[in-house]
Amino acid sequence: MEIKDKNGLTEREFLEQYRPGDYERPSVAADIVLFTAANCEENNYRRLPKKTLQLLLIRRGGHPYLGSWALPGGFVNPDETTEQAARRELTEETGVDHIYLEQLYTFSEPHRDPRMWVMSCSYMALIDSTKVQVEAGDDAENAQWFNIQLLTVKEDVTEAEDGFVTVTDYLLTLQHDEEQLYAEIRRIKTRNRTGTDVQYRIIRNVGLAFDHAKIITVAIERLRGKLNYTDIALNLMPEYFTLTELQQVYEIILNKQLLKAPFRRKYSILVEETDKLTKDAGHRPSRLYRRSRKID
Amino acid sequence: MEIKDKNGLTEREFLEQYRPGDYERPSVAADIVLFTAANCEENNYRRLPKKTLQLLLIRRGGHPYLGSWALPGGFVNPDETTEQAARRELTEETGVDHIYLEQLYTFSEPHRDPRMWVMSCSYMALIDSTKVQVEAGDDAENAQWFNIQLLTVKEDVTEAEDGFVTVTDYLLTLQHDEEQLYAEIRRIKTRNRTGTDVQYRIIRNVGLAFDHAKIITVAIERLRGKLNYTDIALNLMPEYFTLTELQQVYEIILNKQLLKAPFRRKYSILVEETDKLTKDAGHRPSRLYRRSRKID
DNA sequence: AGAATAGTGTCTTTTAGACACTATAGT
DNA sequence: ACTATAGTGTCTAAAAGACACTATTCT
Repeated sequence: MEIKDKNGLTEREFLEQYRPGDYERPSVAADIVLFTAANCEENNYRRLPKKTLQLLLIRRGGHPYLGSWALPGGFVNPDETTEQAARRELTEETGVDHIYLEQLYTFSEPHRDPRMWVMSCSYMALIDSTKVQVEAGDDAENAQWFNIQLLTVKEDVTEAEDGFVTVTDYLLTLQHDEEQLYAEIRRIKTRNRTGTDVQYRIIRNVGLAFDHAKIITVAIERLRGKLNYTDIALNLMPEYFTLTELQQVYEIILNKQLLKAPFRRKYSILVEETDKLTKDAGHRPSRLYRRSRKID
Repeated sequence: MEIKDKNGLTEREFLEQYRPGDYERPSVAADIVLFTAANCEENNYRRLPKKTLQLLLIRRGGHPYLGSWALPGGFVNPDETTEQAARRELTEETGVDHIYLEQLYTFSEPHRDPRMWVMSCSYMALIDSTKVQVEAGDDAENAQWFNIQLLTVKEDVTEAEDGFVTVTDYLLTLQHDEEQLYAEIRRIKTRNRTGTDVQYRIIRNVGLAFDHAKIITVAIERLRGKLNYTDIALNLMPEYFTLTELQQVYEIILNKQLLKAPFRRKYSILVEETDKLTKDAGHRPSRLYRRSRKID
């Protein structure tokens, strides 16, 4: 460590005299796409309640995008990682803590915030809906769970310059009481002999702030992709749950029905049987499972 | 858009009067983990040359980490995305352009750079080795391709607090001519009934700058994971290649031998047959393939 | 001729998909 | 008894793994 640089300084000396230049720096925000899976009410005592996928949004109280809905989040401080910032903001804004959090993507389009240069290091978070009554913050009104759906409304494959371009149009809908938000996001995948490229573009946007419609879309795609080969969905389940409930969660995320027997065969390795059963269900009771402690 | 905030300003008025606060901001760097797959020399005219996985590193010419080797990269400017910055830096430092690039992870440990607060938005890049003679930059000496290997030297699973902790010790070795770098990286995966967490820690580090050993490890893990279910490896191949060469690339990345027949069945859908053949090989010629234009 | 790789056939095992059947608490 | 869900058995089809065999060019 006694190497000297061209100015004859050791590393220690260099660091002591070092002064950061005054070039422009971005603000970096940690934004969180927080999902949960909640039960809809069911009036038939026999029927199982349906599940919905829900997303937490915060109503903006100031410009820009005043009145629109935004992902929870905030700026990162010098003494914390982006992940710590995400957890801190989530606790401040919603009271929830110790939840599943995974870095999603860092968005850095130059004018994604009209005020100034802001990058968003975004996280996907999952929480079990029973842990989430905690909405007694100051902003009870301003933090709300929205039912969320991402539908593919059109998919076009066209031949072009030595390859194919796949254009997928998504319709993102969010709904809470009377509030109805939606956005159209276009995913453009270009594939030719030299490579593959994917871009997202917001085509239409009603009620969502910034580029958050894009971030949410990327999060849902990631969540869908990971269902197949990880146990990520267990982070949406309470401690004890039935395999049918787990299957319902898969179904609302993937937006399609799955067959019972193969589902159980494939995913029962993620869980451990307990000796508990549901009761008062209006039909045959069901065994309760919990996340397995093992598994790779 | 005529909504007014609590100060009676419209969004336009607000943006006109808006002045960013003077809180501290991080510098954001785009760092690139650029891999290629090169042929080793082979003295037996009949034998096929072996492949090695290679990584591009730049020798640091100033403090900190003077003389150590670092990933190519540099700071992001306000008028570009992190991806554009990555491409720009790569072109400046190595002359290569139009290559496969994928965002890897944003590293933000507070003191990862001893000078100041710097986040690294890191990218994984892949290039075919025939496109890479371009090393005629000013720093011909300072940019070098290293043979790279990531070995698992130890894996321990221990039972702990309602779950299991899996500790994996990796040995990362990099070698170019006489230059030999290595690092030990520990991956700690904690799994219990409430979730899963993965952390990386640099245990030992000889010759690599900053936390770059960690970034490289994450990149190799990602590359390995994606081999199975994407065509990402094709980005390491020249325009025409044999299936055996493709298999060799899979093998050096995964660090294990694969069976020929199943490999061909599984991955031949990624490529298109051509009518070209290898020749002068000292043995039966082999059909050349190229990346398919279709495929999802 | 012999070396070295190219390329295919086929058997087994595993996994996924489809569907039907039996089981059971609660009203 | 009937409803609605719980849970299992089994057939088929597809994919993965293992291995052996044949084919071909160059020296």
